[in-house]
Amino acid sequence: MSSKLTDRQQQVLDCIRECIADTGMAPTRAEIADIMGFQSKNAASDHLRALERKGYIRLHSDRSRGIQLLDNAYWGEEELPIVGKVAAGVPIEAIENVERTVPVPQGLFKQRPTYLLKVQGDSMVDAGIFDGDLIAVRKSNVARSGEIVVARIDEEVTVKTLKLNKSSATLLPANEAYEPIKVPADQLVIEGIFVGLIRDPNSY
Amino acid sequence: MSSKLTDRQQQVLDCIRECIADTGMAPTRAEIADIMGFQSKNAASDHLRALERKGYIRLHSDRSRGIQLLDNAYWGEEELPIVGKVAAGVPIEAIENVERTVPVPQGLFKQRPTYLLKVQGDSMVDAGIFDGDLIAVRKSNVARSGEIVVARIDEEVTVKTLKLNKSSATLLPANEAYEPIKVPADQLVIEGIFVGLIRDPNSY
DNA sequence: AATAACACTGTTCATATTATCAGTATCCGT
DNA sequence: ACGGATACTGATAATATGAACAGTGTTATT
Repeated sequence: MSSKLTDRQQQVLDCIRECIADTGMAPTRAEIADIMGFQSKNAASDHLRALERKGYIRLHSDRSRGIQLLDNAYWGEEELPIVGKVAAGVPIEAIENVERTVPVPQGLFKQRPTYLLKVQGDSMVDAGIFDGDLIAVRKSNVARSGEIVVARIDEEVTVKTLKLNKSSATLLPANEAYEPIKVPADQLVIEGIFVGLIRDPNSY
Repeated sequence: MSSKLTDRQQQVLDCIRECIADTGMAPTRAEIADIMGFQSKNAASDHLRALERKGYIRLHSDRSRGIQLLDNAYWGEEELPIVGKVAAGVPIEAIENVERTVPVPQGLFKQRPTYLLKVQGDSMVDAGIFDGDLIAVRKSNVARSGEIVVARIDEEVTVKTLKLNKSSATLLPANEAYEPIKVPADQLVIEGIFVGLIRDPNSY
């Protein structure tokens, strides 16, 4: 992964993002210096080099405004990975689980999702979550009672409504054909919280 | 609105869009000329001026790569209107019905939606369409049997599964509490076809 | 038949922008 | 206590890019 940014570098990165969001163009060194209050354009150059080295941007040499944002927070939309079958014992976002990626605009959902999970099975049909639906999941290892969560039990990943009672947790399906699952609070591994749903009836 | 583009101008506009989608940067005059096969940069300049005059782009003078795309089809995503309550006798997309707009990336759904409709009522819960969900609708006045459609009956807009038998049509709810609606084929007005669903559990 | 918009080629010039070199000072890990 | 990353100032050279001017045909419109 890309290494951590210093405060100043983060500010410069934010400044670039803002520029692109506002005008659709990346800023020049001079513009960055202006906005950040540098006296020298080279201060901006230095930061850009640092941002590139750390993997946040790509610099196209000799091209004006040749700053390309990488990875996340692109232009108000993000490429989110679609996770299908999750192999046992493997982190949910591991590459082998990713089927493809889809651009999802920021702000489509109130809470920002981390990845999309392709639902398998019909245990949540009564909550309107069907087999094949994509659910938008925000990564988190805690959740409040009543929230729909992505949880791992015995290395299996499932989507259920979480109910917390005093010392134990219950994972509640939304389908009469399934039984609630009671889990000791210390054995429950929450992977994320359900923050949105996308369904495409025409997706093969 | 902006006036119509010539074929060539449309090609140049497409070329700009592609550039931005690929690299995040607008192209220079020289790059456009290269891609389009012009011998002269000025050919590109001419087209850009035409595109600006017609309201498709904004040119920032004296700034390199200072081409800003305007209005629609920005960067692979479209602003789709969210339609809430639909007033009787009014076209579904009429301005007074639009609550707000949301950017939806092209390709999120197999079929491209025309607008989003905020679902009211629970007549389709068994199909996983809940009160408050946004359904993506592709405008169409025909539909095949079995598809979920947006239809108008007596000036009321509803979402139902369409069943066509010989000479009559039935609009099938997906909730036992509701009755199927039988409509003479000539009285049925189909507004559009359900092509996708977006749910945000945190939307106020 | 005249006029304007379209669709270019080709050249020159001004300036916008990047690249690079030479410094200074602070902070951090070893 | 040392090297390296951070965080800048300041100046100059090289080049990328936009703007302007002078042309040539073609097509659409009045």
